[in-house]
Amino acid sequence: MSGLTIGQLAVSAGVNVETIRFYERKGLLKQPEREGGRIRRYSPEARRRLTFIRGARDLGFTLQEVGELLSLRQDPKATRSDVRTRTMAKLEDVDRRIEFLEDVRSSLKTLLKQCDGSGPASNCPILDSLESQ
Amino acid sequence: MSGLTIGQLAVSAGVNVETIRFYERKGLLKQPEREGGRIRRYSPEARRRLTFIRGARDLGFTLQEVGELLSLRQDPKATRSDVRTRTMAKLEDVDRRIEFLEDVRSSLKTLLKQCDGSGPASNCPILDSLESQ
DNA sequence: CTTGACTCCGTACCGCAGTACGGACTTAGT
DNA sequence: ACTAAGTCCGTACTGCGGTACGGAGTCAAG
Repeated sequence: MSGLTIGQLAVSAGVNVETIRFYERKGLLKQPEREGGRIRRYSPEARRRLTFIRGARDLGFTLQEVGELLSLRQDPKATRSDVRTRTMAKLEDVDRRIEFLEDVRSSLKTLLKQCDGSGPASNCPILDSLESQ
Repeated sequence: MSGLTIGQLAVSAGVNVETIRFYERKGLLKQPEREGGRIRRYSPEARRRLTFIRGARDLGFTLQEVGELLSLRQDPKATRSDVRTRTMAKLEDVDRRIEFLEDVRSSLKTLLKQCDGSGPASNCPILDSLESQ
């Protein structure tokens, strides 16, 4: 009788019901209490946990990594330095991805400079330069 | 007797044999001539085509988009402006992705600033702020 | 005459993060 | 009494870009 149903939790967190069940299967969300042994009922803590998962995921952590962060949160021996380490690793990861995309961007810009856009696609400088690496 | 075998082409382009067969199934590479109706033999043109695919893919074009670029290359009615349009769209796409990652980066940096790394993970400001969105 | 390297083919599998489906059940409202 | 909405569960499917597997055939060298 108390706590959110899966549908209510889904609306309140802005995710699909299926996604919640999926996170449960993955072990990211704990098995909730069940009303009459059947209907999942979620505590405020479960809601915070789901918010956490989405927040971390939005920051580019994989679900695997989210699981590790959740473990840190539970583990009394874990330190803030452990959390920092993981956050910094993710930051470096994001930096590498940005760097890569910036290389791609500059290549695309170079290609665009080589072509004024007039004439047939045959012998188009963009297509031609893709062909000869 | 003439032309590269699939293995030779794979080495020369730095891809797996399986990848070449995969591209053929996807319609990105044409069915090559076959020696004795059996063994694939690749022309220099096929090699250029494969180089093109890898080059475009490295620039962030999906295989679907690569297929469209290849069609443009063949189509006598296609114009360089068509190619430019697609290239610019991809550039914008890359720009959006960079922008998104930069937002993520700044969020991660903000988190790191909030935590000096000392103390237990419980009540860690990083974990706590992920929890309360 | 066997071994190894290469090729052929279809099919299955991988990681990632979900989404969809379908049949069964309960509960509330009309 | 009936219907609709919500929930349950397991399983399958999605998109992306490949990678792996296994059995069969062919060819050259030792």
